[in-house]
Amino acid sequence: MTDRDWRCEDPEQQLVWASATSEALRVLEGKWKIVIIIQLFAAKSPLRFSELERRIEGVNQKMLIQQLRQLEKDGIVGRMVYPQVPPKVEYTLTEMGIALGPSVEALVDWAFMRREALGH
Amino acid sequence: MTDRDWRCEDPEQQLVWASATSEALRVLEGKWKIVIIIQLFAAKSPLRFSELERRIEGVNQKMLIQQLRQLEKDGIVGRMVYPQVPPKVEYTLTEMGIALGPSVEALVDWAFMRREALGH
DNA sequence: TGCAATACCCACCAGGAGGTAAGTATGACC
DNA sequence: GGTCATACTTACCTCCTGGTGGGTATTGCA
Repeated sequence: MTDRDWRCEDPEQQLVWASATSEALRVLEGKWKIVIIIQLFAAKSPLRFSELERRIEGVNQKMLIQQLRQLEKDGIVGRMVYPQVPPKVEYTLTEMGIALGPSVEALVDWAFMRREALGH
Repeated sequence: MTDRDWRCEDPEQQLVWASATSEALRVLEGKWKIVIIIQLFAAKSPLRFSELERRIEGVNQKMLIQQLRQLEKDGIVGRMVYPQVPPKVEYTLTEMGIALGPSVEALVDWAFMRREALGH
């Protein structure tokens, strides 16, 4: 679970780590996914569809839904439907989504450092 | 530089982190990039083009070059050309590439956990 | 009657990512 | 003269991602 494994010399193991990781990264690919994830982390509570739409500048509905559906399928976010009119749907991070915390944190740090290095 | 920032409540800050991070993630997107990065980490030394090609199962030359060029452009890998015949080119992680270590580690951990959760 | 609010779905399109197969340049070696 | 190795480049093709602009269902309210 630490770097003792993934930096090892065994080429077989490297392939295993590399393929698992690229497979996992593919779950995060998509123009709006990390934005959604970060918003859900920051909110610390479920967010409604329209709330996400409002918070994420530049998404349209189709894109937001598409990305949410993929995140849901991949087990990152959960969907809670309230049978009301007008409809109400809430999105949350699942356990697996919350487990992304360290990765997101490291990526945020790196992104920050990168911005600095490239000159604001 | 820690989670005290990116999980804050300030919506302005959230947008800054989210956009910086999605921008940074876009640098890692591409079917072979993390695989390349992990191989370079694991090798602990520069790798020649043909060596990368040999280690990464399934890439073809065009894809490998394309991804290496993009990683180079984004400042993740460095390229060292030796004026020989037959040609010799070595690829290394730059400082910014090495700085990806914690992110890669966290992602590897998550990918591992995910595999377990999905039933290997 | 008709409009507002919410959370979607559908048809369609452009551009780019990914992939295959072939070609290029150079000098050494046989 | 022909082949080999290395690190590419090029032409061409397919499929997916992202995006636009509409439509749908339900009920309350004026």
